[in-house]
Amino acid sequence: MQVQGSASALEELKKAGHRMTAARTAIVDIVLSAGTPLSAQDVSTALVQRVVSANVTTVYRELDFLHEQGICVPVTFADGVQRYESAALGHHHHLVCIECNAIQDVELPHEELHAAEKLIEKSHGFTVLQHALEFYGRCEKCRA
Amino acid sequence: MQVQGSASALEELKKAGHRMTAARTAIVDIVLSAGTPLSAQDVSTALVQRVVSANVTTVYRELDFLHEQGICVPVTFADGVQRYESAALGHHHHLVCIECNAIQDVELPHEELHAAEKLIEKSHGFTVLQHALEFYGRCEKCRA
DNA sequence: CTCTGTGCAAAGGATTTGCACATGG
DNA sequence: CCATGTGCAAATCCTTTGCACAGAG
Repeated sequence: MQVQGSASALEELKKAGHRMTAARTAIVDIVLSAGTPLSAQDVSTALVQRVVSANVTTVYRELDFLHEQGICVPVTFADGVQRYESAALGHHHHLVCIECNAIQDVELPHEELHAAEKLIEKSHGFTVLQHALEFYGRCEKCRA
Repeated sequence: MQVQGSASALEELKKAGHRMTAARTAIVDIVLSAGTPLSAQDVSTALVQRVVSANVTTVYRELDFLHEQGICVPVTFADGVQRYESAALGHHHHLVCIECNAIQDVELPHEELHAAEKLIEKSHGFTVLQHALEFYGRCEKCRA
């Protein structure tokens, strides 16, 4: 899988006829280069640091828009807050530290989960479209 | 694993010196006999149907209390809303229908996930304490 | 009678919406 | 110029908190 940078994502948007505003450019870059899922608040904070002014409402709207455009993907952890991460990362899972709240990505072998999905389709008559798998625990720094 | 009914859960609470109020009795019974995770709103609605009056605040407090007491367990899905289910069900996973929002339980063989956790501990130096695995898709009724 | 549990109102945080204005192309 | 984006204020939804009162044991 090729990791898509903010530049090419912006290209796509432009090609699709969407405007290249300061807020959009900055938000795309912030989310795609974050390395961890970001909440609307996180993005707002990052915008301030970059001295880009954008209302929180705009951030929510933009994140939703970027999701529609397939550029980023929403994730929800136990705290119930919506976060977004680059869609270019491809499907993966998360390690959530219950001490410092840091989030790491993990790639697990697909086979087993795929097997589980097959099983579910058969035994429950349930068509699986997606799954979410998060591990909660203590990260390297936080385990004493 | 033995499924604990509301009667024995109430016994435990009583033995631990907690009061047996109408709200508590009803909420414990509602959650433990639900068969699906319930939100505070769900529980409130169920209370109304049983003609038990209890404020939503009380429901939130009671669910939190029951969690502390190890009687029920919180779960969070993509919508970010907190739901609770009987702790007596033991660890399992969920199928969430994106059409009708129905939730089913699934038990998957533990081995693979356990193997994954081992892997994570080694490769990421992350101590796994818990995990959450949800499958999103269409349930038997909702797939055309 | 006393302490735990409850109700009510208000506050808090995340997210959405309506509407008028700004501005990219 | 004009449709897409944006800001601001208000509304909504879920959840928590403070405080005074009620009722279980």
